[in-house]
Amino acid sequence: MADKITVILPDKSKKEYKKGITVSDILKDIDSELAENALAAKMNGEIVDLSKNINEDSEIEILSFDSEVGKKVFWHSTSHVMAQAVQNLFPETKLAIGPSIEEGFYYDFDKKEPFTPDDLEKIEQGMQEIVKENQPFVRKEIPKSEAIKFFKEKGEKYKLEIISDLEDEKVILYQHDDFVDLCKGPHVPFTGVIKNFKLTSIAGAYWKGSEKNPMLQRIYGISFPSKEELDEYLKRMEEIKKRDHRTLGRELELFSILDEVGPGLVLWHPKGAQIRRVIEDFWVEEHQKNGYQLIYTPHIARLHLWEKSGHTGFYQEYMYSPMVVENEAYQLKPMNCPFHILIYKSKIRSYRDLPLKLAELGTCYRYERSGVLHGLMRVRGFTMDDAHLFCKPDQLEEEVLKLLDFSLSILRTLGFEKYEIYLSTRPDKFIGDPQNWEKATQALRQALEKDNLQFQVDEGGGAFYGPKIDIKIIDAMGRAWQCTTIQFDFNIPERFDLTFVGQDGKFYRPIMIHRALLGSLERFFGVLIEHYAGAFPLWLSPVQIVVLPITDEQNLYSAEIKNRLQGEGFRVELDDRNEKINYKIREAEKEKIPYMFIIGKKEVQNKSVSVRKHKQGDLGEFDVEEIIVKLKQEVKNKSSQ
RNA sequence: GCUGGAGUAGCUCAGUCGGUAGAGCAGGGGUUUUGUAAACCUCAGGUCGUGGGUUCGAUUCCCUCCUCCAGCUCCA
Repeated sequence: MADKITVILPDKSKKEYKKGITVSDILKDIDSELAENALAAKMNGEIVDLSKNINEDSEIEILSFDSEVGKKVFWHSTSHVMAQAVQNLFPETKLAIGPSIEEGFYYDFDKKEPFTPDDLEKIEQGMQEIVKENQPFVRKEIPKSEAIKFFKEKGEKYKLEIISDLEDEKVILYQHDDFVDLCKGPHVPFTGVIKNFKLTSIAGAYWKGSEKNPMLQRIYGISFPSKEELDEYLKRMEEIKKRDHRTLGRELELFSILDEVGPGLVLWHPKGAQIRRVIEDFWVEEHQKNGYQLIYTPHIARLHLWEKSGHTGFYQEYMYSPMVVENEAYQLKPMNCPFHILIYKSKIRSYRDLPLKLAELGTCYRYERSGVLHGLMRVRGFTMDDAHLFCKPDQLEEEVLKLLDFSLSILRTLGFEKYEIYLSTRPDKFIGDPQNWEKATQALRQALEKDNLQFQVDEGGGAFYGPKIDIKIIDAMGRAWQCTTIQFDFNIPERFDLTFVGQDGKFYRPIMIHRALLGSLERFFGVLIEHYAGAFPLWLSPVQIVVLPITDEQNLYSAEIKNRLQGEGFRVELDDRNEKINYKIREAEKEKIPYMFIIGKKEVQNKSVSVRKHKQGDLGEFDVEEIIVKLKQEVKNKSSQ
């Protein structure tokens, strides 16, 4: 029967239909609820519109907003609706591209006058009207020449440029209402599906991302099937804004970056410095436990050293200009490795010395383009938690395995439980022996597999001097931040002619691994602030306990308690100002101090304290010794609660 | 670096169609002696980002520079 086809439905059952039936007809036939949420479909693995005709035996899958692809289709369609609204309001505007992105969509426009926030509102209103019309998205396939003619008439020069890059002789257009756009689709069936959207920001963007091309205006937006989801998204954005480490850094007196000092240069205030100290102490202790030797190296060195290491070549654009002292050029260090290498080279190394692990909290300076600086996240002066491991080739896998465990345990202790891990392999341009590359990449891969860690492979994403593993931590808001990096280096050991003496008395070249766990302390601190929203766990908190006498009659006893706590190693403050207890509590809450010890008549009499925990409230009256033991335990555990 | 936006007291912001500026919070002094998120009174605080120009006069208008904010392929 030539006019019948068999379709495997989403529930894997088979059913016969007439040839040419559309996906949405089938959906109506099988399950009305499924059809309602459907945005697009997968037919034999290919993503298609719901209006697609099925002409052969097929398997279909439904794509709703719950799927990654469904979301992309939804957002992409929203960008078309936005583009129509923009051209309705500003007919002279030319279209560039309008894809979906990780969260939402954008469309790039060429328009003389910049868009204003008022324009955004007008565009949103225009979109509302388009959505109300509930027009179908219609797919059209036309010959390339016809498409060129069509866009030429409209003066859409960017579309013409895109078409000229296309290899197919057929071009796909999508139309809804009277708006036609070059687009491979697919799209949602009707504009009416997109009811809940918000245009979030305007920004400049280069055509095809190149600075040499003209600057376009980009409008970003987001959309959802339901109002609840949109509201939730907007609420999340607000929460992220509230957690901004730049705001919290000022409010909590953690750090500052001042004009007078210079862009990207951080002043760590006492409270921020206290947190950093705790992290550093923890870091040092862990490194010593794990066989690292700690070193210190200078901030500058003769330019010659950087020539030898190759940095003046491949890293030039990130380096501050050299300074000349006594007719000799000196370079502010962008990295620590040359120093570590010279320490390695300071004597003849035996295979017995390997692996040699040198670690340093080394402060580096890099010239970052002014436009990319951002609070603590991207700075010009920063401290790397750096280490270099010098290994025999047969030690690689074990050392990588140890490194992974070590990194993850430190990140976990600091409050990060979720990660994204990437393995980057050999790029097209590389140096070193391909066999070594292979060995090193294998060592990285096997270590990841042995540890049962999920990872993605970035083929060709390694540096020219070696493959690497990157770990991104996922913060409380679900955002990923690159911190840990474990990189092989086949370049520098060559350049410095590193060797070790093997068992047979001959010289061999060690393999070197660079690694940073937290990345830079500045950046990591920024992430940490946003992760905890400034409310640090007890072990990290700059002020751990504040003692609050209710009236000045309790000041003496309160001072005793404060001294007692201080003697036990806690970071304590006493707030004996002439203020009401409510006022003092409010301040302590705003400062996000983990514990408040409130002391009134009753507590003095009972030789006790009333304990209030940040954000949780009154925990009741405690015996002083009892609460000291309890909190000491909390610090010792580095509990992230 | 580029495009757009912004820079007024420690912070958040108002204001001046050109005549050198205000509010709340924070800070100082006082009154009050207070039981789990803001008591009351009072005082002090600013070269209005920088340098220049126009003007009798600029924080305001114009230009330069600095800094900050958003973004700068996630490719129909």
